[in-house]
Amino acid sequence: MAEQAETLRRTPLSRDRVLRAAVALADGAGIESLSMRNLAQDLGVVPMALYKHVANKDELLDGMIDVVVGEIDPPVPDAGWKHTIRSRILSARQVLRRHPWAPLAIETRSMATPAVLAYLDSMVGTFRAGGFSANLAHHVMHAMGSRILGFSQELFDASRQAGRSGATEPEPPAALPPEVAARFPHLAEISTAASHDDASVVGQGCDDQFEFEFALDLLLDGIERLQQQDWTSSRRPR
Amino acid sequence: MAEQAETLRRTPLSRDRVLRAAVALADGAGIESLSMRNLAQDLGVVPMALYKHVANKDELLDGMIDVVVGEIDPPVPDAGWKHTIRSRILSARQVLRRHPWAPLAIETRSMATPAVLAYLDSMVGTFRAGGFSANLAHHVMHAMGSRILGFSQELFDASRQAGRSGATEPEPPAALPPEVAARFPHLAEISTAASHDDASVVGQGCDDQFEFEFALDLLLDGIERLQQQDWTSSRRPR
DNA sequence: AATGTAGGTGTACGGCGTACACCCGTCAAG
DNA sequence: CTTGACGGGTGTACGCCGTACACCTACATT
Repeated sequence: MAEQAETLRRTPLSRDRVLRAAVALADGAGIESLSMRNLAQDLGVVPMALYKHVANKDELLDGMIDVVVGEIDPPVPDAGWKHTIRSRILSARQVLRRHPWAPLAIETRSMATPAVLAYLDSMVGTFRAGGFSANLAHHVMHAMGSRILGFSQELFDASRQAGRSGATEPEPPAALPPEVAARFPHLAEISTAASHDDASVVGQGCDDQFEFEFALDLLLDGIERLQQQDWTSSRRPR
Repeated sequence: MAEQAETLRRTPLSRDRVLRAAVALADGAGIESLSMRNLAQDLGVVPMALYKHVANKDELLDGMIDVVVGEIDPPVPDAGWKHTIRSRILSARQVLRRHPWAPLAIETRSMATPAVLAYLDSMVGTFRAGGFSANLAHHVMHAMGSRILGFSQELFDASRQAGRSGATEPEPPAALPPEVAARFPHLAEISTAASHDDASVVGQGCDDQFEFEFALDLLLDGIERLQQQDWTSSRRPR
């Protein structure tokens, strides 16, 4: 085994290898175990060696985000803006499902990385090509917020939990414990109200994918309506 | 001044005093300078003293969130669901503007605190009282996501930045630097496309409040439409 | 006066990010 | 063939963090 480590160590480090190892570590063990020391150990190297390839931990995280964003599918050609946007966002969502730490990391970064900017730019391009005014496209991008990257934080979110402590089991939905249900009757009520009728879902845990698409389509439909009536913020009511 | 510290120290610590001091520290110096040690110093006390009032730092953060959530206005009585929800959310937004670290803290917590649950429960109650089915209310809550608490992370967000390093100046919008604008033409285009016509805003930085309300109303209008047509997920297209 | 207890103290440990000096292999110029 | 620069891995050390654990002290209760 020492030999194996030896062999691995001979492959020289590189920024790319560091970033990939960091993503793998975060995927496998959770973002909270991503320390420079752990990462170095995974690479069979001493912690300070990493600093020859990334300036510091912040830059490491930026690089990891770029790796993830790079996995999002390119836009489908020759389709209407609505379909293009929708399927790209759903692709982004698939990517983030493979890297559950990423939403939190993206939110935490203060400024967008170049890869994120490129992605956003291309999304705006799709809207513009679909006939959106620059003004409407601006507001629409704001309205989409993080959803345009395939996630939206949920407040009572299990996937976020997963993002933290590594790839443990999906876990039974863990419906709210009875004493909580008693104190918050409305929450209790709606928590069981999403049995998507077809009882394909085992527990009464709700279908994340459905909820995501529900919200996404709510927005896209509203946006379509605005665009069809040439909405612009300079004509806003008040 | 030693005397002053002395006097302050005589006022005995309490969970409440600890939480308030923590909120004040985060407000004033940014969430990243909220350490048990700094907080203890502010209170004129030794770090370990805090642990007699909060179990650990996570519980401290939970308590801080509860303080913030407690500042949100109660629901306005005798109004339609739409107005009630809308104004409550805008109130939450005002609160969060006073505590720019809070969104990040809330997102970071793994499970909702009792105060957050109570708030959510009351929001669901408003929908139900407005004639929403439990099913629709469920999906609607998901669709609102963090927006129901008055924030939505923006990806290219300045307020989030502010949340980190304390209450520095609002800063001129820092429109994207030219070399960035060149690489991302669509972003450059829309970044200047939100001059809300009335040139009350100095720079071409966009009006956060407007963008928030734009997205909020987009959702609320879509939701209203669904409710009027008795939408339910068991009848969904596919 | 004796005793329990709530709450502030002091010391210490292990982990973190990373500054800084070092050292060693490769390779170009003399 | 020597030499010297330099890219990249190493070792040590510093200052921060959260917090376990033993202690001590002042007051309330009996």
